[in-house]
Amino acid sequence: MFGTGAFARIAGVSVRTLHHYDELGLLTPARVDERTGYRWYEAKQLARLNRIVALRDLGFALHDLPPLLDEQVPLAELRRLLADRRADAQARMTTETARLARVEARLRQIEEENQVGDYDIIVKPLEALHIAVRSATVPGFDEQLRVILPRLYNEQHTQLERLGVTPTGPDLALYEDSDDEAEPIRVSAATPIAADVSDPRLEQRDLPAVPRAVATVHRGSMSEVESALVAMIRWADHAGERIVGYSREVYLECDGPPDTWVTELQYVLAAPDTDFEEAPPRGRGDVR
Amino acid sequence: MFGTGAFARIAGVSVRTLHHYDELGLLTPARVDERTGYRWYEAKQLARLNRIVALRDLGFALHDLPPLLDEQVPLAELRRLLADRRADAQARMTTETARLARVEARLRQIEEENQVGDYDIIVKPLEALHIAVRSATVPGFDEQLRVILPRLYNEQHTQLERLGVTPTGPDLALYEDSDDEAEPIRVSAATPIAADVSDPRLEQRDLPAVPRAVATVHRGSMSEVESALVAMIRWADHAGERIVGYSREVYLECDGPPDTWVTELQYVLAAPDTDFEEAPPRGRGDVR
DNA sequence: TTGCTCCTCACGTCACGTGAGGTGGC
DNA sequence: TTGCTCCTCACGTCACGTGAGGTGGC
Repeated sequence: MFGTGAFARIAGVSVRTLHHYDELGLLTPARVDERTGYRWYEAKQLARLNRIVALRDLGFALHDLPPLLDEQVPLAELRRLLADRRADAQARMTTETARLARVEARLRQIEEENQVGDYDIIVKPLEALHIAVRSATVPGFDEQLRVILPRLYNEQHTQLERLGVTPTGPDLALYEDSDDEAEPIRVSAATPIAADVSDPRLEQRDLPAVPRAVATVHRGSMSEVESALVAMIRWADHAGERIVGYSREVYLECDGPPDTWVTELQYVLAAPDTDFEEAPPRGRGDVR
Repeated sequence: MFGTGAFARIAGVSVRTLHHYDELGLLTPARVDERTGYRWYEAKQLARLNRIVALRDLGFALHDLPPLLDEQVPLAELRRLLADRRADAQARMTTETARLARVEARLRQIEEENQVGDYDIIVKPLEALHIAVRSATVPGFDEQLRVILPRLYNEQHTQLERLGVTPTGPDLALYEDSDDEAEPIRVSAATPIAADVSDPRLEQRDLPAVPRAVATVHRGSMSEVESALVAMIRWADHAGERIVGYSREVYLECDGPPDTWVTELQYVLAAPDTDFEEAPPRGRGDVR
């Protein structure tokens, strides 16, 4: 028989852990002194304690252990349970890998530029949107664009008002450009609206939800947006992320003078690297 | 100005998260309606919220954020803080990598043998021990060993009693064998004693602490210990662990008939693989 | 009597999720 | 008046760590 301290030391767990497992009914001492409450463990109980510790270290929650300890769980079910643990571990690996890449991206950026970037770049999902659009084609990201875009929004808002349609969120611009610099850029002035407006005079589109996008907030005139875009592209490069979709600008604040404007810039990202995943991906609930 | 719901949706966080950051003073709404308590956020506050989210996603605790948000933290200190985040992320990667390997080892074992192993194998640290020893050399792990060992323990206990030295823990056996099967095995009967016994008639040794060892509990006669040892070696192979040290047997219970005996078997393990660690390892406090 | 081991509460951890119960403006 | 959005508590999470305050056997 071992006292609590001796048994804990042998097993490599804390006394508090033994108390906890006793409370949960996972490991009841072989004998408890009625008068003093002292717990006494038999040597063979170390086998059960080791089993608890082993399963815990595989990622099982303590409240899932009783059947695994007490019943003869069929092999097929055990296989399923282990596969779940594996999926969880892989999901955590994905999270940590991404986090590590982002930390190292920041460190590298400090080393290369010897300063802290002006932009905080985050990864987030984008909601699906139903939008009214007006598009145009421009040769490049230049002054011409900054003339055309306001005109498109003016026309858009006038028409929406005429049709009695209320926007459901801030305006945004969509840019679809190819990698070929000679190709022109297609720009769309978009206004989110409720999904049930069926009017042939209004060009509409469904933007699908995007599970992962890079985003940053730009403050000030759109003519100075370049540095924010460069920061995002460089960040993606450093963090091992790949930009795959067109970009968006969301006009969060554009009522006052241009230096008070607030815009969110977004690029769609490719799915993260998960090269250690041997099993097919499983449902993970939500993206956060 | 955005209401709580709209601001949360734009930022990709929950309303509860905004409340929480307000409580912590991390992000105070630009305006709070005195009468209703309604929170109103300005577009430019999204920049601060994004910064909070970005830092949180790097692994910072929320209570560490205020200086990073409000003060101009010197570049050198920021570098240190980021290096700490990196070390944490790497430590979690190490943990998860090991966990994943263990889960996959179990799954592979089920697939290969189509049954659940009899032994629960765990990884744990071993404490440093000061021991009294009596050694012998035997040609192999055979019957001869099981005759010699009890004799060594008998002599040991008799002498300890004569010297008035009390054991501080259960007896253990140490096996030092080379990879060459032709070489004989050195076996030592050891009894843990307090460190301050200085008597030339008693051969003593200090066993250093071992950060990581595999261990399993064997129940029954030592003549059937083979299968437990095989299970441990196979497990190490599957889990990507490498056995580097000699083995130990700890006699937790050996008073009654042999089939009631309880022994813990231990092998010393090599340090874990951490191939993603670019930086030198940092102090991690404890091993658990 | 002094150490040593053990005991039982009971709060704290971390960043929110999740109701419960209620109010203000269209 | 009915929806919708928003509010404030306040408990729950997970596996223990960490005192506080006290007792039993050598």
